[in-house]
Amino acid sequence: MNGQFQIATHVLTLLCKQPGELLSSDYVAGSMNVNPVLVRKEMRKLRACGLIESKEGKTGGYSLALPPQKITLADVYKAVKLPPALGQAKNKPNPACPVGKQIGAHLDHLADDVEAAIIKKLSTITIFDFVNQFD
Amino acid sequence: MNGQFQIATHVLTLLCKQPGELLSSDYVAGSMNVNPVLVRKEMRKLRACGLIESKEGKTGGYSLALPPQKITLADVYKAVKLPPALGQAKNKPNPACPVGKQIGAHLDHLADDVEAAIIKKLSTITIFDFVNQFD
DNA sequence: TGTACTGTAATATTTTTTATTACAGATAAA
DNA sequence: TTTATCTGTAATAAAAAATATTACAGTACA
Repeated sequence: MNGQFQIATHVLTLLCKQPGELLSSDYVAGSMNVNPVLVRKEMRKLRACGLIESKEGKTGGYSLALPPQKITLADVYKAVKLPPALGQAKNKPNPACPVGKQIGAHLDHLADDVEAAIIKKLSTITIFDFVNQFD
Repeated sequence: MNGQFQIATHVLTLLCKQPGELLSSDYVAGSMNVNPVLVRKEMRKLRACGLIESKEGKTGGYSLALPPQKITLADVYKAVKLPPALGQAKNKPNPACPVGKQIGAHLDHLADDVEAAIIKKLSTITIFDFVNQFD
């Protein structure tokens, strides 16, 4: 559960709690003690995936692009994970070793399976569900 | 899928393929182009969890402490994850914000759920299974 | 007694993450 | 139309984490 996912989820939570309002990156960053530029970077990914919308200029900011019941945490996870999303193993095993030669592929396959399990779990929880846990 | 898990799995694979032999950290490290001290560090964790045994002195090295059918990748995952294993979120949200005040706990809970999903998946695969994928 | 290991600490290097600074472009309002 | 306040983005710096290196004590064997 890395920092990027935390930022994205935090922002979506705020947007969900204040529907209709445009929230600025400064406001949001202040709410989580993080740098505004990082917030804008994560927002770019969320927007690329169609989860949020943004408006530039004075009175600009961010808002949800979908009802919170339609956004799952799996969507968020996949959005912030871009752009790698393909080929994550920088293996450097000894190719002269029969195990070393093959293990990279097997570990990659395993990583894919684990990734799928994570996404399956996260796909059962929407932002709406998540926010409803709050008092 | 971090480097520590990779090292641990790689070593266990080698141990499984060469039963009865004691493998040295130097040999193993050479097989995966990694520093021998890192290998010894991971081995300490695996031994603490009873997955391997080690022997010091000349002709020393590492061997499996259990039949490979009894070691799951979940065991490995949990072993290398020590010692944190408790309280992973270094949250620094603004406590003056009602969302910031609570989100840390909710994200921690979520992280626990995801962790459980990962372990569930990995517990279905033994080292024996993993090694059997190799030619 | 010398050799070849593990165990471990201390330190350095590399990589990754996060923060900062800077500024162009957009939009609204004075 | 000018000024203020945003987003978007790049470039750079600082901090944190992962990995590598060096060093050496302790152990076991031949």
